[in-house]
Amino acid sequence: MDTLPPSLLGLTTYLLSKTGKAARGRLAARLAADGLRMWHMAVLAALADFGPHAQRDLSARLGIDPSDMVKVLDELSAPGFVDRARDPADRRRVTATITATGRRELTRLTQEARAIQDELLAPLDAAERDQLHDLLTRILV
Amino acid sequence: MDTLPPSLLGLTTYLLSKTGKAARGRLAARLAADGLRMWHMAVLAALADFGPHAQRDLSARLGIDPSDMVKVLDELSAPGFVDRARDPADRRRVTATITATGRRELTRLTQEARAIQDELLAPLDAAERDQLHDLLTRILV
DNA sequence: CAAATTTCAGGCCAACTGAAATTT
DNA sequence: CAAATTTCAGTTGGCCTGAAATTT
Repeated sequence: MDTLPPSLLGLTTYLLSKTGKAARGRLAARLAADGLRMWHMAVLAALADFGPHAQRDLSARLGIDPSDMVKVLDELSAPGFVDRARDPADRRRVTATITATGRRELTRLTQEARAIQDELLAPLDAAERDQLHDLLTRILV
Repeated sequence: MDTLPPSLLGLTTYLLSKTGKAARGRLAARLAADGLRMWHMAVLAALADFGPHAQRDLSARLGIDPSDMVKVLDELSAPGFVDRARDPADRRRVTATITATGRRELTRLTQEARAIQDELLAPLDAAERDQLHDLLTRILV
């Protein structure tokens, strides 16, 4: 974008914000075709990688607000991607678990995400993509 | 974040989205201390870098909706950061111009943005920061 | 008259705050 | 009673649509 202000393009934070928005936007568009959003995919991934969670633990892990987690899980329960059940040991807690259908959906979404990533990172060669991935990983600590 | 799902951390798009959110969040917090938001800074930068604009041109350059530009300029006019005046050549147009006060505010905001950037990019050395900046620039085309 | 520009009213969605309800 | 957990109600900002008022 040669039309954007150089004072902004000189800020790496601005570039991060901008490319992040682009990445999120493209992925969100594909997810929307399934009636899903980013958080749905993140929740499925967390449940697949780490097993069942209390809602609060899920929220903490992913950095989503607990009050928003309610709706996300509602929407993942409807198509049968996750199950919710009261924890018998502590009846305040609700445990979320991914289903077999949910796992299949997640692998599908991941494949689509990789396709989008290839489009977005097209200007970079393989070594540069690895570099970028490494740098970003280290920023996130 | 060792607590984040590996299936997501393996996606560069996810890392971009996540670091972008972090960058935007921190900058937004500092701007909020001045009662400003991202768009205010972007508008000041565009006016400083490229000179006076008709509102419509400003909107097009920055990708903000024209109907939202109205309010942003209202809020920049109130503290005297920009002036608005009817274009005498085409009285449909309103020309926005940055003031001396606006320029001072922009340099202040830019300094704060650099400080935030230094915190965020702390895990990287100077050469790596340049690398990251370059890679992101090329993604944005 | 048609098109361009600013402005306003409003809708939608995601992110956040605050508080209620239940349970420990 | 205090704290934890889920849930709901409401607010805000960003993005969008539609339309009015003025001017070209």
